[in-house]
Amino acid sequence: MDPTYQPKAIEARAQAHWANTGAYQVTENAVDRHGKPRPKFYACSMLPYPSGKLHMGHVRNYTINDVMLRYLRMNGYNVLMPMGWDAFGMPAENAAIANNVPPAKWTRANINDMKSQMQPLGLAFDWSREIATCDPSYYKWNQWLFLKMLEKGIAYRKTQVVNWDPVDQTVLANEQVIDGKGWRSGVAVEKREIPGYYLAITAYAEELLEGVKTKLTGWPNQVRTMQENWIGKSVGVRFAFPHNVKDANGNLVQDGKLFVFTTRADTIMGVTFCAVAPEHPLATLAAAANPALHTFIEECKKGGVAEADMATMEKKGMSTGQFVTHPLTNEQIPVWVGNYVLMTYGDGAVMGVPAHDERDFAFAKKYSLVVKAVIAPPSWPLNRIECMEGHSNDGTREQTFPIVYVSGETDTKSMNLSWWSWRDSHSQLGQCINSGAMNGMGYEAAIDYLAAKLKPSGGEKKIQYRLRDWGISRQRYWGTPIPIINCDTCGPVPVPYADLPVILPEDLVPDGSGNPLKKDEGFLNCVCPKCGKPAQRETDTMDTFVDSSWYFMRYCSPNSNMSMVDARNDYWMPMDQYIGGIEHAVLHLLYARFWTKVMKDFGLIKFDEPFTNLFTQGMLSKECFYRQDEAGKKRWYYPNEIEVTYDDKGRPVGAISKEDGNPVILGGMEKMSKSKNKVVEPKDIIEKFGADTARAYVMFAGPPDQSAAWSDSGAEGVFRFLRRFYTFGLAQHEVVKNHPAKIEWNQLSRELKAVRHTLHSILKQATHDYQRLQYNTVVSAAMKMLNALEAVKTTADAHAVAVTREGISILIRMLYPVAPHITFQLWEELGFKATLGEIMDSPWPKVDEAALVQEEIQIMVQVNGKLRGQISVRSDASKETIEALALADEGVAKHTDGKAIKKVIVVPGKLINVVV
RNA sequence: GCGAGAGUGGCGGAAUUGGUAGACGCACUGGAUUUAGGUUCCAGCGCCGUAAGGCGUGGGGGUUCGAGUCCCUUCUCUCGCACCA
Repeated sequence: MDPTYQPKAIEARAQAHWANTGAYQVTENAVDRHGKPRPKFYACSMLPYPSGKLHMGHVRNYTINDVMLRYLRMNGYNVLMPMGWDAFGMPAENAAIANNVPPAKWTRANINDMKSQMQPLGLAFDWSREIATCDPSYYKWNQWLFLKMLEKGIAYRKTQVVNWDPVDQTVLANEQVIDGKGWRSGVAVEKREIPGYYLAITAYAEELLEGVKTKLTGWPNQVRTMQENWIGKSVGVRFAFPHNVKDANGNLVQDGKLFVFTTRADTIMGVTFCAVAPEHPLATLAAAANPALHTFIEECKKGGVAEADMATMEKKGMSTGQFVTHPLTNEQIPVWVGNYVLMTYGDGAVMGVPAHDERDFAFAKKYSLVVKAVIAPPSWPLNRIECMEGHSNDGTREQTFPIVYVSGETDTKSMNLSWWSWRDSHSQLGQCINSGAMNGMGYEAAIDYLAAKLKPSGGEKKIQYRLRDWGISRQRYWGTPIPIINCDTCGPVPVPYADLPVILPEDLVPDGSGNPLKKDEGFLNCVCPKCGKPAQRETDTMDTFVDSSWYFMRYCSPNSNMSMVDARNDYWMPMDQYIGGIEHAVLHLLYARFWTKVMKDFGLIKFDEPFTNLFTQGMLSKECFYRQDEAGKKRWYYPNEIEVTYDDKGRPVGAISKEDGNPVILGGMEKMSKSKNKVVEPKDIIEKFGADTARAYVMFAGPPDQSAAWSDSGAEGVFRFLRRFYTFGLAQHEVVKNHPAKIEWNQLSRELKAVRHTLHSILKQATHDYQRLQYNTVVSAAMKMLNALEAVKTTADAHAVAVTREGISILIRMLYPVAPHITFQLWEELGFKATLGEIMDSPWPKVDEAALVQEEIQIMVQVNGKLRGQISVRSDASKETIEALALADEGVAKHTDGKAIKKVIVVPGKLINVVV
């Protein structure tokens, strides 16, 4: 065997062995050495988009997954780790436009490319379960479940407001609208209403929320909170303001009621106006007779529908001239159109309470509307609360507002609170004042009171969600065809189940203007299943989030032709560990949960939460260098173009370009991105150091759930360690083979006992860290162990040989999940395979608790909490002995001299603290 | 603005959960081997100080015999959501 570490040869050999033995193919009936069933564990990484380029983020993700699999497998688990491709989506269409290649061809080539880049990493994927979501055998079941949902009313059709590019004749996603213009055409985007299919995820809102709160204890809190906020449940009252608004023909609007939703029923007596969304029917009605209002509304509708854009907009409004009746006071309340009112939330109308809502106040201030205070602090005596007009000057004009105070109070400073300091009533709820029968009521009581009081006119206590139904129609070619046939006579008709899948033609090349399916006669033309007349297929395709909502179940039932999933799914699911990026915290993970609940309701599966544990890995960043020109434009440099200079303490003081010798700015750590020349290519690292180094370094760089920095010299350090490990291992060849048969560990010398103590405490720590997925400290544990073993002189005696042999057998197995190839080689080379079997299924080393017990221990001595000395005592020494020894220590004596000892605290086995 | 998380050497980061702060690695410094460079090996390496010693986990306060860890307060950064009534 080559005595120098040659990762390429070692890795090729190990990988060939695993491939030839089908080592990664798992089944549902795996048993252990004793014939007992192994417990299952399903660990899965989020499926990648086949961009064609494998980057270090993928490497980190899959290595975490792989390390977990290998560790658990040694611990007796039957572990599944599959891989697949999120193969539909826009990048393929963009590439098609750019290169004139059909998306299918581009996508499939990329899959092969990426697969070949993954291969040298030695990842234990069970490729027999591979999925590409663009395969008809997969998306057939998207269509099938969609039809089922349609039957049950979970899927439905309605019109939606979208960003429409009038030149490209296509719908744009929010992120494709830049400054209100289409990203390709550069033409102003229109808001347009077009029909599409929706999934009623809101029907599952409560269940999804309940699951987040009570079931998903294995998820990071951050993600749980994000989902909770996304669902956005609020409890309040929905009620109506009756009105006598007339339509264009002068007729009263039928059933004249303006419905609003409020969580602050306690402020209803403070209503001084109502505001409706620009798209609201009342606004449309008023605009018909009011050109100025019409213009204003059109202005509001312009621009993207992105909520982020709306948020930064100034609050603007215009009166409709209409009035509604306050349901409690019968006062006439003016109706305004407000650009800050969302048509998509509640009824698209709000009651305006400027005294107790910041937005309403800003609006009222701008348009000089009345402000009326109706809430006071709960501790105030109700019968003495009074209100007066106050004034403020905002620089442009005078504004009046109410001041609430307690009459007869001498300390006016503390009690004379204005409405403004009381505005944040969400966190500090108060009591109703100036509210007639509601006076003294709190927030909760007011909701119940109002709901009951307004019941005759349609008022009710209501739970409102922020979550909206999931629109899945995309006016795109490269996606799952929606299995609908549009018939002039019958309307939209579902494709019969027997005709599934509706196959997407794969030879079309989009040109950027519209959906090429619309021009493909072969796809388009068909016969209506209902009336038999000629009809046309729906050309919209499904959102790609549909594809990723259940792929992890299909892995469990590969090649299931007759059903979406089969019994094998019940064995593996729910998934024990899901691993992926935080960027999917809301959408993907929420849709997948929803999809799972639907499948459960259809009786296809037995569980209702798909992912028991979720792990979100952090980003990889890299040190970067740049130079800035006069215009402020940055030029980024590759690390190998730069020479960094240091002071004599190793602090970087500057950097120069090798090219021209002039200084370059050290840019600190930034997320790896192509635009900043900070991309590290996995294949370059593997080429240079081998896969084991790439894997071990990516694990070593930092805690897997936090962002970590890539450093070339750091990777080199890991390579040095592996090389040392290999050289050391091979050098033990004879030693390990000729080990003594039986050793009584308690007969060892003091020094060797200390070595075993070190080995087993490191093993204990590493085992603990494997369990909590802290792989960075696992690697450092391996480094420590090698350091400890190298310090042992092995040639001397049989005991030293035995300890070394034990140590190396532990070290090889401990490092195996992280660096499987080098350990595979050494395991065999040193003859462990013969006694303990293949490393992959060899037993995880056991911590020898006896080795952790020490006869003599070190005790720290503190005086007043400061470390002053160290003593060595027998582990069974009494408290008194320790105390006496500690006080006799000269370092301690120096600090206790001449002072009275108040107290002595002894922490057994650790330290003693003398208080003087 | 709301929500979540994080601040520890020149750097990445440890600290078995209230008990030796800085493990392991990188960078740097000195030495040995070799010498053209690199590799490898040994030693040093938080800050101030010649030393004794003192100071140190973003700042301030508190609880405790003892705080990186717990509580209060404040600052900074990252991420997410963002007119949700």
